Amino acid sequence: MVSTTDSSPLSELSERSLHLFKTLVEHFIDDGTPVGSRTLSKDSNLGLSPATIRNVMADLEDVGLLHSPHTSAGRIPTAKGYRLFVDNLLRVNDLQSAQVEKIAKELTQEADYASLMQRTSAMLSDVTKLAGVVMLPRQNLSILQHIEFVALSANRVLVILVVNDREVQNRIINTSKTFSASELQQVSNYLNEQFAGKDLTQVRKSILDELDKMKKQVNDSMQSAIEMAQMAFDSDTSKESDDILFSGQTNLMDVAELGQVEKLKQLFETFNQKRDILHLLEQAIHADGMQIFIGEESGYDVLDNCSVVTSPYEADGQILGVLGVIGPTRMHYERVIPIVDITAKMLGAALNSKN
Amino acid sequence: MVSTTDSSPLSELSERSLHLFKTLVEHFIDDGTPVGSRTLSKDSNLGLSPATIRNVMADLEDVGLLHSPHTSAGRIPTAKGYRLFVDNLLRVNDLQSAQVEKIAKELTQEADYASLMQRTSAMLSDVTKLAGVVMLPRQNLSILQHIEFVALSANRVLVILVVNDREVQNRIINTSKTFSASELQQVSNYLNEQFAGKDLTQVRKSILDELDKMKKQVNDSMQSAIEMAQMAFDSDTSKESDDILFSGQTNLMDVAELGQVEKLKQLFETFNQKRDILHLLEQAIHADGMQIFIGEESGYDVLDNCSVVTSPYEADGQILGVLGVIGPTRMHYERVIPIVDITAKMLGAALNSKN
DNA sequence: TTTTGCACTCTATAGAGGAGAGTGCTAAAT
DNA sequence: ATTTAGCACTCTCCTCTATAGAGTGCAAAA
Repeated sequence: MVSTTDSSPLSELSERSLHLFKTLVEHFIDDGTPVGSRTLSKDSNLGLSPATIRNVMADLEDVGLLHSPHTSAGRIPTAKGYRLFVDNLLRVNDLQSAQVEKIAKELTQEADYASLMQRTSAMLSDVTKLAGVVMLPRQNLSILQHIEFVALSANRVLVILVVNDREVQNRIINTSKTFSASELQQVSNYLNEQFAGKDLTQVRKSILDELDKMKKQVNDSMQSAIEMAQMAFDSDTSKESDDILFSGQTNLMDVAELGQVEKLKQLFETFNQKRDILHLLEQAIHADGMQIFIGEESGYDVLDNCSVVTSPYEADGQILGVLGVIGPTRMHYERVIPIVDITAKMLGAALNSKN
Repeated sequence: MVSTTDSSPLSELSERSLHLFKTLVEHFIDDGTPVGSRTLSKDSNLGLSPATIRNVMADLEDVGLLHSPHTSAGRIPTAKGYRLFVDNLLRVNDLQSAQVEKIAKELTQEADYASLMQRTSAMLSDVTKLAGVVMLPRQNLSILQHIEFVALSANRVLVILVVNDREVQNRIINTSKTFSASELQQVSNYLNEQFAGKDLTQVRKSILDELDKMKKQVNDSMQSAIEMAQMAFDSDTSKESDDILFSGQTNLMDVAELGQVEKLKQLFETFNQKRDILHLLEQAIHADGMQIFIGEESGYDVLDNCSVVTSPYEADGQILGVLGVIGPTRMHYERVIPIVDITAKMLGAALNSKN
């Protein structure tokens, strides 16, 4: 857990207040209704009367940890309250071995990059009953492993790019000239020899240079081959940020806090557009270790009443992406946090073992 | 439009009744509230008093075309009513050229199979403001065009299969032996020579035969190569039914008829599980031409209050799949139908032009 | 410092009543 | 033989009111 710089509530408040606060938050997370003094009195096992509890609650409200929906309702935690709870009071559950096994089972199956991520996301949502999310960060360093051309029809060529050891990209290009299978083979042989193991941007640059150099020397056929190679590596935008995977959004429909259809719609559209959540996850990737965004903290309206629990995953000592869970602020952090944590670690391990 | 075998309502009912019925359905589709005699009297421009209209409406209810939510509400069409309306009374709109252009623009961009389908689905939902769906039927005839092996690490080989002229499949296999790049090249050369242009199931069978035949003759290296080839073509289940694409589900959240969150959740889960809708679309592919499933007709509970408008798309005279739109029963058929129709045609054309 | 007692506030729920929409039927009008 | 007007009736929806219940805050007692 990250400790906040603002430790005032911790030092200001008595042990007893904090205990009561913790009990209140736990109770609220369990049943979602505002907690009153009477309930808390029973729940806390301190043998204090509701009146005493009321005084404490008033104090907690003063320092901004609690808040009352209206005069005669109980109290619920504020975002600041959740923060304190998560950072300082939360005792995280041990994972049941059944769950660990389930996670392991999903992540240790041999599969290509994309489906592994998809599976991870689905598993997260299934285990937590919330929405799972996995980000594959835009690789600014893309190492070309292999390139291959396949003729589809007269002027159409399928380019297959294997990048970063496991990612496969396809694109179709229209060529000015018709290439024979053996010509295509030649070109790909040449490119593989020349550029395998190099970075894509670098490859692109080299090809441009090459094109200039050769322009006069070589024959037409060779020249159009180089042009084709250029097209093959052109516009890396083809795979435009399809790099967030969601699962289990429908789980959020059960959450009472998000009951209004309008609110839900906004949230779902955010999932589809991916923009806001992408930004959030990009923040998370730069923090080391687990991150928890609580309610308004995230800065995105749509995520009001939502918390996002994330953890980066890494292989070979390098951070590859972020994964996590999106759910109501009132979620079972003590369950969710270790799940996200271990998933990140096991995904990293799964990716490691492949090299 | 398909004509129903049960033509009784058509022959039983007077011209006037049908006109009134049509007006009522149109009115209801427009504003979604049950239509009363008074409203219909004004709307129909027949100069008839509400009382007369009431008599007609009672008749229409008797034959099962209308239905009243309760005693003192107006009337709304039944599924049977929609059926009659769609099959016999509906006059379909001409498409605005702007819309046609928009559709054309999306479908004529050069792209691989998967992203073309994705774009089509997104476009359908955008233009209709409903949910778009495109099915790529499980190809029982998969023609191998090209196969390629790329070594990833010691015992892991990436297999790239180009099938049916434009579809690319990747899978990773674990080999018992470590292959060098040139060995892999040899194997793929051999397989391409031998099997390009053949059907996948056939290829699989041939390889098995080959394996038996060669078992004794060839050296170890060659044998493990064949084993690898076998793995490459094994278990076509890897791409397990990822062959429906949805877009714009959130559009359905606006639909008043589906207002209850519970209902919506079911529907969304159907989208995710794809099963029911897959079945429905499989029916649609065997019908020739446009199909419209109205409300309960579909036989799937989740699609109560929903209609599904589909059309198969074909290229080279062969049906390739089905696409369509899912929305509330009360949808603007006169707009949606031509959109689905032309989209299917243009998608077919786009696929045609690629060969 | 804690508890008791009490007045007060706010919500949620149920019921009553009335307005509005629409029907079906009967009898009159065309 | 249709069509229309008149009318009683039904049902929903909204508003208003009353009430029970939960919970608070404060003052005074323990």
